[in-house]
Amino acid sequence: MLRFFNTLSRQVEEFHPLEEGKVRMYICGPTVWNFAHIGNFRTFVFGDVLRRYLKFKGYAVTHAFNLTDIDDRIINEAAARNISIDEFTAPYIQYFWEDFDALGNERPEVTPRATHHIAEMIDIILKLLENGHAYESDGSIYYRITAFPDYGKLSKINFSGNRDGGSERIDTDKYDKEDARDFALWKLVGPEDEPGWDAPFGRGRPGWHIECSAMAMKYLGETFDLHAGGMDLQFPHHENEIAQSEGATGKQFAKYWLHSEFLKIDDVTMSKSKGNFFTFRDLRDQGYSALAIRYLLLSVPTRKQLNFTFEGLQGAESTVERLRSFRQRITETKVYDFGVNSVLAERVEASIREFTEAMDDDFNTATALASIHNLVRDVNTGMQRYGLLEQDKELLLETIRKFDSVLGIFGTADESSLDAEIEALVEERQEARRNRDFARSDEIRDLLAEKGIILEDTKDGVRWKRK
RNA sequence: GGCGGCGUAGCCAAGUGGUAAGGCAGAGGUCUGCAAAACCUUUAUUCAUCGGUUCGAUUCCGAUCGCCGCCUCCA
Repeated sequence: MLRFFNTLSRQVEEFHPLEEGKVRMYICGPTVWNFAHIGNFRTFVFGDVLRRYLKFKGYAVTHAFNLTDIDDRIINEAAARNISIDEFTAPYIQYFWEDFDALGNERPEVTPRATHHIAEMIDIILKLLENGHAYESDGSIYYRITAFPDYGKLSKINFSGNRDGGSERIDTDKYDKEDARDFALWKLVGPEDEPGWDAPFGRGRPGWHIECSAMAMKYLGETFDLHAGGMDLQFPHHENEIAQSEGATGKQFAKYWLHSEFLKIDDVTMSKSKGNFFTFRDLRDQGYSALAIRYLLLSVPTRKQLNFTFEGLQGAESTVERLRSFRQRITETKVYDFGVNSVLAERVEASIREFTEAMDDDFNTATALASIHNLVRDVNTGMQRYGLLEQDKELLLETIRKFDSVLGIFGTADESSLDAEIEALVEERQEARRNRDFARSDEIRDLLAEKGIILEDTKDGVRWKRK
């Protein structure tokens, strides 16, 4: 039974999708400007595992993941270069998907763009104007928070305790708003301002939050199951999404909310404004592998802050390599007999059970990973002592595939085809070893090492892997 | 000031009212021509500190110290 902490109710709840067997989920993706830092990718990698795990549990998943391309920085830069928003964002979107793919994420089913959904945003704003949840002021449209008593239910912010005092009369000259908490749905722009979009209530640009309401409801329905994202979006972005959507439809927006915690570096939150961030590309340039980065991001449950260290990343590199070696060893180990080892079968079953229980328990990836490590150790021990039977091998490879269909940390299997030149060297080395010419043998091993081939002598013969 | 979170071995950390998962690093060993890989053993009498509740607390309660985040600006 899948249970997780629902940010909305602030308690652990059993997961029951609105429609039997189907899950509709939404995640707020990045602003496609510059590169997302690795902390953002923690949210996206978690979203991918969330989606994969729901599929693992047998649900049909529709996952919408938006790319935000309405942002003052984007608009200003595009205008400065005299190109369209699409032209400006195209390379950034491409970079983003490259990184997203490289980290082993599966593409979401729907990946809408904000600028392509202006009409849907306008529709929502019209509804809100009609039913009194929004008002016009100086040509711009604002959300009327006093008309939505549930405001604050997600972030549980007590506005009366705020520093500036929520009950104080607001300086209307400064805000042009009925209430300081009210936020813009549509910002008036002049005819000379590009870009701007025409709407029944005037030419302007959408506010900061309306896009996600529009796209989520368009692709997932007015009420859907899961909305996830980073903690930094909980307030005000997600709170405002709820206000807009539920204000417009009168129906619940998302049933469950999940928020990923921050990535810290040296015990300080990693963020662009602090300048203490790494992008995925920074880490790749330093020689770290995508698999290790993914492993590191998953090594701590998403509900907890993760303290990023290079020592930890280096450790993840070793760990991932050990897992990959495990799979390769099973693949290449010679099988001596048919049949199945019942002890092993039970051990595997227990491991899958532990894995599932861990993931069911608020997506505890740390414990899920531990169940894999424990299995690896036990199988290594058993294999060394007793070897493998034909069906054991199939069972183990199938089990790895199962785990990896959720986590994606094993990577693709190495192609076991050596090119002819390398193969000849390996054979020559074997010949030298048979003749106890170890000088020549080591010389060849060094030669291959230079080519990035690492040899391991086993009782089944030579095993090799690429560095 | 309001709200929320965290403090567990050298590092990253899971976890529970009944005596501390897992990974990395370290040490010793098995195996090997030597390596590598793998495996085995080992590394916290203790979970920030001080009290309280309890037969028993790291786990619950209170206080203290330290750290992080959000609070109608900045998605």
